[in-house]
Parts: sequence; C-alpha cells; structure tokens
Amino acid sequence: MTNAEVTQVLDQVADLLEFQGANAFRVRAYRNAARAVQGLSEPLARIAADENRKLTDIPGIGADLSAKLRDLLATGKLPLLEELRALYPAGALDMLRIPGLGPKKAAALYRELKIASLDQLRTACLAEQVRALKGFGAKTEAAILAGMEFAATVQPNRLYWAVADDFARQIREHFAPCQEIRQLEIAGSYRRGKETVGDLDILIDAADPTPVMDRFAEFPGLDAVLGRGDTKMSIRLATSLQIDLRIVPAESYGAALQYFTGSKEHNIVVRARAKDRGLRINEYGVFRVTDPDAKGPTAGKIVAGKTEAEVYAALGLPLFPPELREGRREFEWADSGKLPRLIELSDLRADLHMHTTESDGRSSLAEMVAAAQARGLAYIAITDHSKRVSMANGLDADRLKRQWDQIDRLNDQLKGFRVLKGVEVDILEGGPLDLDDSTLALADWVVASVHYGQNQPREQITRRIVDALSHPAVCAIAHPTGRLINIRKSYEVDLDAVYATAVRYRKFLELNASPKRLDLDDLACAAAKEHGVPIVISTDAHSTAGLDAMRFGVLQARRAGLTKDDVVNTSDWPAVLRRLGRAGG
DNA sequence: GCCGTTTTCGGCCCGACTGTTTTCAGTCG
Repeated sequence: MTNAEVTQVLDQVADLLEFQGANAFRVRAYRNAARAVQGLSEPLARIAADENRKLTDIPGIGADLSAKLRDLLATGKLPLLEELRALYPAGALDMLRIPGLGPKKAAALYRELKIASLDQLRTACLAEQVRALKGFGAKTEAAILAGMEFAATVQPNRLYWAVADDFARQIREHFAPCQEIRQLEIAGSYRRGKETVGDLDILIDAADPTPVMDRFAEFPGLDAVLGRGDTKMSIRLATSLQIDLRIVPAESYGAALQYFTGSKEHNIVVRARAKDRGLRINEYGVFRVTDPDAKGPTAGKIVAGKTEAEVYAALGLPLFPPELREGRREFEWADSGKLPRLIELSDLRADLHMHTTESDGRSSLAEMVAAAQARGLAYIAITDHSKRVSMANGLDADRLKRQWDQIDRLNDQLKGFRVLKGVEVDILEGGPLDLDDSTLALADWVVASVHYGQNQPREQITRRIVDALSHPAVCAIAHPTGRLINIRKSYEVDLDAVYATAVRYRKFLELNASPKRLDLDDLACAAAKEHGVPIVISTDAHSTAGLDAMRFGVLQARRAGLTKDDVVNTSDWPAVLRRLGRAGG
C-alpha cells in the first residue's frame, strides 16, 4: 500500500467523522496523520516493516493510529473506515462538496430530511422543506441551490501556479491606479509557490477601504460579489476563480501577511510557539497577554505586527521564505540553525533539456541558443527526442549526428557560451534505450525518459528506469514520474530504487520546470536530496518562450528546501562533469 | 486522537462574515 493510498484512507475517515459530528480534534488528528504520511520521504510500509523503528516516531501518529496503520498495511482495510461508510449512503457525503454547506448542516439535512443524494437535496430545496429546519432559512435554502449549481459547473482542477501568476499580474495592474493603496501583496498558496492554486488572497494596506473595494467590484471578468464587509470582500470570476480581498491597517500588515500566507499547518505551529512565550498571535499582530480577562483580537500589549520579519522575530523565529511554510521541516531547521539558503533563479547557469524544430520544438537551434544567451545562461544542452517518438519526429542516429555536427560548427562561432550535444533518449517498452551505445557515447549530455508503456506494473517500469540510469551514457532521468498535473497520474515507479541507483552511479534526476509537469515534485525533490541525489532543473522548452519556465522549477525546488549546491546546473560544465565522475575539469 | 521543560489530563489557532436569531452557530480561510 502506497503512502498516497494510506493518506486517502485517513482523509476519508476524517470526512466521515466530521459528517458524524465527531470531536473536531479527533477529526484533526486524522487529517494531521494523513498529512504526516503524505509528507514522508519513504514508504510507510518500510518503516512499519523495520523492527528498529516505530510508527509513533512520526509526529502526529500515536499509539492508536500506529496500530490502525499496521492493520491497514497488513490487510489493506481499515475496520473504522468500513464501519463509518456503512452508516451513511455515499450520496449523503456529496453534500460536503457544496460551498457554504459544511458537515454540521449536511448532517442535519441527512438526519432530518433523509437526504441521500444531491438530486434529493435539490428537490427538498425546491419544495421549501429545507427552510423549515432549525438553523436554516430561506436564504440558506437559496444559497444551497446556488452552491449546487456552481458545484455542478466548476471544473474540479486547481489552477496551475503559472496561470495564477497571470491573474496575480492582472490584479496588481487593476489596483495600480488606486491612490489609497499603500501596500499590496497576494498571499496564500500562490505566495508559497504551490504547484496549483485554488483561489487568490489579496492583502491591502489602504487609507480608506471603500474605494479599494469599489475598485475590486470592477475587476475584469467578475461574475459575482460573494460577500463584502468592512475589512473583507470576496468575488468570483466567470472562470470560477475566487479572489478574496482583505484590508488591514499598516501596523498589522506584517501579521496579516504572515497569517494569510499560511499554510494552515505552518500557522498552527506558529501559534503554539507564541503561546509558549505567553504571546498571542493573530492577523492583527503579536500581543502580550497582560489581562487574561480582556477580550477582543487586539487585547493586550502589541509586540509586533508591522512586518513579517518582526512578527517572526517576536517568536524567536527567522523570516521563513514563503515556499517553506508548509509545516514540514522548517521549524526543525530553524531550531537547529540549519534553515537552508534556498536556490534562486539567478543561480542557474544552464538549461539541460530543450527541443528544436528538428523534433517537436517550434524554434530552431539558432533561435534557442540566442534566447538562452538573452536569458543570461552560460551553456545549454539540445535534447531532441529519439526516433521512437515518431509523433514528435524523433531523430535516428544519422539525423542526430548531423545535428551534432551543426552544433560543433555553432560552438566554433560562439564566445563565452557553449551548446552541449545532447538527446532525450526514450526508454523503450522492453527496457533498452532507443539509440545504440556507440551513438550515445558521442553525446555530451543524455537525458533518458519514459514516454511509452506508462501503465506497466511497478516492477517493470522501475526496472526500465533503473537500468537506464545505470547506462554509462545517461546523465539524468527526465520527468521521472511522468505525471501531468490535473491530467495524468505518475507512473507506478519505485522512487526509492531510483534514488539508490542514482547515488550508486553518480547520476542526476530532473526537476522538469514545465508548469504542467513539475516532476519531480517538491516532496520527491526533498527525498532525493535526503538520499544524496543531485537535481537538475530543466525547462523541457519546446520554444524560446518555454525557456522562461525555469522560474516555476526554481519555485518547486525552493519548496523542497534545495540550495544552489543541491542543483547541478548552477555550476559550470566542467563541474557538472566532475559530479558525474567523468574527467572534464 | 495526539501530546507533554505548567506531562498522563486537559488542552488542542483564531477571527470575519452570514444567516438566523436577539446572543449564537456554522462555515470559511
């Protein structure tokens, strides 16, 4: 059973417990455990199988869950989940997905009206039965109908970070003429650089909220104003994207930015730290609690709030880069003084995976080189597809050698820039590489990748990747899991075996920077680092514009806690060769 | 259900907004 499957089971238990009206902290315990398993850098099953280790050493897993997880790993089933599922019709739980309808109200609808499907819920609303329930009313009934209509049309996918970034740019431009605004930041998962973003949270320090909110109501593509109060306003765009706006005073701006950047898990720890120091933190600031009876969010003496740095400093914490604020290992790093100095876009000296018109790219070799030079890179590798990828006009040995001759001639003319003779060689369904060894031996840089036979069983696909990685000519595996965010799951590959092979043969793994791939993802990059595998961040550009994807890869690497040294292509080419264990420096 | 330098019980992050009530519960972030 994979960690992802265990995570799903724990989350399902949490959903059902919530519906049941169980103790909220018990629900949270299951959610925490789900997250803890999801964030593991190795299979839970392996820890369970190791006599010298205890599941209770994983934070968030105690004696009870340890036993339940062992049971789950051994049998593939969790009795608690089966019991909870038997209590409610599956359709009743669908109500939890309607915005505005939470577990309490959904459970009341099931209990009082025996609602067991969304169709029944719609009928009950139309028959005006819902408004008769205690705690419900005509407005709630209408809100449920509207919420159902919305839930039916919305695409469940979250936005790619790159798309969210475009909205962020639009937001900044839209508010630029607003004179009242002193500071503006887009917080939330967007600021943390998460690979997908569900909604956007704008934080504004303004002299007067009214004109700012009026301006917000004029945002292009607006579909509905979902709510507007004195300090908070929410809108939804026709594209279904929700954007929240909060106006905060300057003295609280840093506290609010910290608070609304999250993550929720990070902030829970921050709050606990505050409490340890006799402080209280909320979006208004850090307060010393002098009179325990004093009520209100700003009761007590304010200690910090103007900037994020002073808020963290008041708690004895460093200013965490937003990308690290996931409640993973950042506090452990901070406590031991080992908060990594994260890689930056300007650290990258090379891009080692890109295509040209020779295969399925849209820009020529010369255009790609000029574009790479314009972006300040010192060298690149041209890695067109090999012949198996016929759809992409992949190259056979002869065409490849002609391209490499062309690159040799180009290099003669270039000053202070080098083009590596490379290829993205396919790992064929049966295992061997798509080009012969003598051809591959002539290349400077070879990335190997799986495009066919993606649905093979775990052992088979892992064997293919491991074998490719141990081939002397191969330098790195490109997009090692094959996932396409929101579109396609990753292959069933045993990444631990891949890490071990990479270390053994001194090879690299790619972090593909394409916004739809980001493969390896942040957690896998962190695991690779723990195992000692260097990462190469590449764009897989299919046009000159594609080279700009590097920043998406860098964000993901930062979320993994990677430093400049963890990433191969921050070095010059001779240093890369040394890292591969080849002569060259 | 987890957790512990106020430890084995009693906490567990906290506030805005909405709708329903009339002081609060539910939902959301």
